[in-house]
Amino acid sequence: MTTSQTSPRRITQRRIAELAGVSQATVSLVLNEKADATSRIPEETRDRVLQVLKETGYVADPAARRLAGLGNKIFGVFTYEPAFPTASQDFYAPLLSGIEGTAEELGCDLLLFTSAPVVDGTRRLLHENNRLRLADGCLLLGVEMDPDELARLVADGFPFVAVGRRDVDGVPYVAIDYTTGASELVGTAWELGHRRYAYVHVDSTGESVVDRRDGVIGELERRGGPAAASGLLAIPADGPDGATLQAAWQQVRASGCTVLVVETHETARRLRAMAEASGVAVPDALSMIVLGDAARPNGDANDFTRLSPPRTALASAATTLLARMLDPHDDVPEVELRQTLACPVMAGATLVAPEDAA
Amino acid sequence: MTTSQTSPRRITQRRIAELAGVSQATVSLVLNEKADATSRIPEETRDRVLQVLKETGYVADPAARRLAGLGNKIFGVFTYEPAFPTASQDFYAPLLSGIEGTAEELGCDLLLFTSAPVVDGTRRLLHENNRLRLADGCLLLGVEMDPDELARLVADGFPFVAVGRRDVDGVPYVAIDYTTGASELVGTAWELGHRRYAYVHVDSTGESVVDRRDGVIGELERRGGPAAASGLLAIPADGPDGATLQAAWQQVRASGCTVLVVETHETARRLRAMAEASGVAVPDALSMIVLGDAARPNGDANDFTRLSPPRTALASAATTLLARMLDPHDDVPEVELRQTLACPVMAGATLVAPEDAA
DNA sequence: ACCGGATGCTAATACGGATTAGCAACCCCG
DNA sequence: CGGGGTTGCTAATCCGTATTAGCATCCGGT
Repeated sequence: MTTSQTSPRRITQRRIAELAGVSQATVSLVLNEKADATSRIPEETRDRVLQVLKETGYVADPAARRLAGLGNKIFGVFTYEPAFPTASQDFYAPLLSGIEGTAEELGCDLLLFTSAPVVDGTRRLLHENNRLRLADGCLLLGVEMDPDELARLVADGFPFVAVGRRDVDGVPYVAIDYTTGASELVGTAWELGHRRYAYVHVDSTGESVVDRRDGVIGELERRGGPAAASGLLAIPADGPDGATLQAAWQQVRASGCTVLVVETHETARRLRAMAEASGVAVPDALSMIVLGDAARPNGDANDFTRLSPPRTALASAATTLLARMLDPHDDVPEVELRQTLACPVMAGATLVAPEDAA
Repeated sequence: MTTSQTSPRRITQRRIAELAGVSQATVSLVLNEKADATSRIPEETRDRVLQVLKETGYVADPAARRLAGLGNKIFGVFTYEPAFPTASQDFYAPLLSGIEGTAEELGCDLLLFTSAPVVDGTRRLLHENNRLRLADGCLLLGVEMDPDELARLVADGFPFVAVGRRDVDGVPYVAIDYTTGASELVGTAWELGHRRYAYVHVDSTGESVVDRRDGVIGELERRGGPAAASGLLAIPADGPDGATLQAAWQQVRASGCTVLVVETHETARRLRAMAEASGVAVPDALSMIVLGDAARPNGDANDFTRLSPPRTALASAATTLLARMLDPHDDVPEVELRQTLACPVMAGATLVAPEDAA
């Protein structure tokens, strides 16, 4: 794929120089407002050059600028999960929204690495001929990221920020404090009298998933000792497989739990439907707690008692952090390279005291 | 903003050349598999170079490749309306989805021109220091586009495709045949006996808007002569301004029309609510026709009789066309530079024969 | 032994812009 | 009138890659 730039003569600094009767270097100096002691350009010359620049509508070639060692205000965006079998679309939408909004404010363009090939079920950023270096820095999204790739980026000194906590040395990130949020929710349930919990969770080693699990289990152990956490029923349920979810629901029902903890809104919605279909009223017979929010605020009324992770703000903060890392005038202190945002709890209507409460 | 690439020594072809004991040119030749008569590289040398390439994990600098005149498989994406006050988000989501999916298949990256400044209410692609030239070609989205900018792009010979019909010479586009779709809908209504129409339309000169209007008015004139079209009540209603829409509804009601033609799903939803609130049953007392689809397939049940523009397919086709234009082996015939997709009609449940039908 | 042609590679240059060293002209001062 | 400083600019080089011209070397043929 070659550029079919057959246009007779692209406008370059050299061309501008010819028209203005100066050298290419002078044009560059005028463009970059270099008024060092070494290179002073008198008003007259400067105006003449500016005049020609205006007439021709000159625009610098970003590739050349980049090659010459300048930044070009482009942030790369990479998503580890393939973003467009529409399934994950709802997941990424608020993140991309936050990134785009902030990039617009910063006057940056975004380079989406849609070309990354899928290997072993996850996409590879560092494939041959990746266009990473075209960007000044990069934002990484995804539930799970390849630690080797992260380490390589760190080693190469390539500026990037992960959206979500990452357990790899030297990786800058902005995260959501799921642990505390999950703890709060479980703690509230405990205080209402709930003692028997079922927990339908996503089977993933992604840091955010682990954080939520830690929050749930940690809080139960704190409240009731190790025994309480054993009242916990862990059921992997990682997708929209109807049969799997039905089986999970049967287990939940058989467990005699009074409250059901679920990872995602979508799964919660379906489990609630199964519960109602089985004649189990929510929340009267069974309370429900959801550790995530609905993808869309509107949609079907979302009255789950739940966490509401600030995902747009998360992505926005990551973008801002990356911009700061790239700003040579801003020496970002080490501690700010790892940020954590609080995860608010939404009261909802699916958590009430258990029927058999003391 | 400079690149803080202080990494000791980036891996370049020159470095590879040193390690393999050959010249930089040889490395380039091996990389690009040039086996011309002029430059033959024996197996042995080639293997040695490939070995070093593999060991070092060399990746070509895309900026340098670009500067040297190669394409780099990057498609620019530009939206004329600011995409992220979330309002237009629903509008762009299916389009971006189509673009992303196709780009992924093609192995292309996407450069989102989020940095474009807003001037006079619309964004400018060709601002100073735009990064357009970094892309091989560009996709343009938006209800209204600046004809001057389009003409400039054509004149410069920059490869691009507009998503939606454009009335500017030499502009390649992929469009949706709104005119025929709107005609069909209005024709169906006519055959059911409707003679008095109200038409609440967006006040815009965007080609797609004009096409829909032409379809509605054209069909009425064909069916009932110029007189029929005078039975048409045009009411500008360009936004979510509640008062304006209320006024529009009052006019609609006073007009004694039997069928209401509306541009967008969102407006239709609100007008239906106003109708029901006024005791006017839809569709029994008032039929409704909508010239667009809901942003999200799910959401509130969408049973409007309506057009369902294939927007994802539209964007996908535009992306494919751009790829073909950039392929030097593919000499796209002139006629294929302007494509039109059919716009299917969804039967829905809001169009019935008028109460006073003969 | 010498010539023509292939083989295997490299030197040189282009791409467009940023930057630095430094040239030429002028001015001021002694 | 000559030396040192300033002013106004330019030539040259670099960034990393692609591409072309062409230099050695060897081989086969006569």
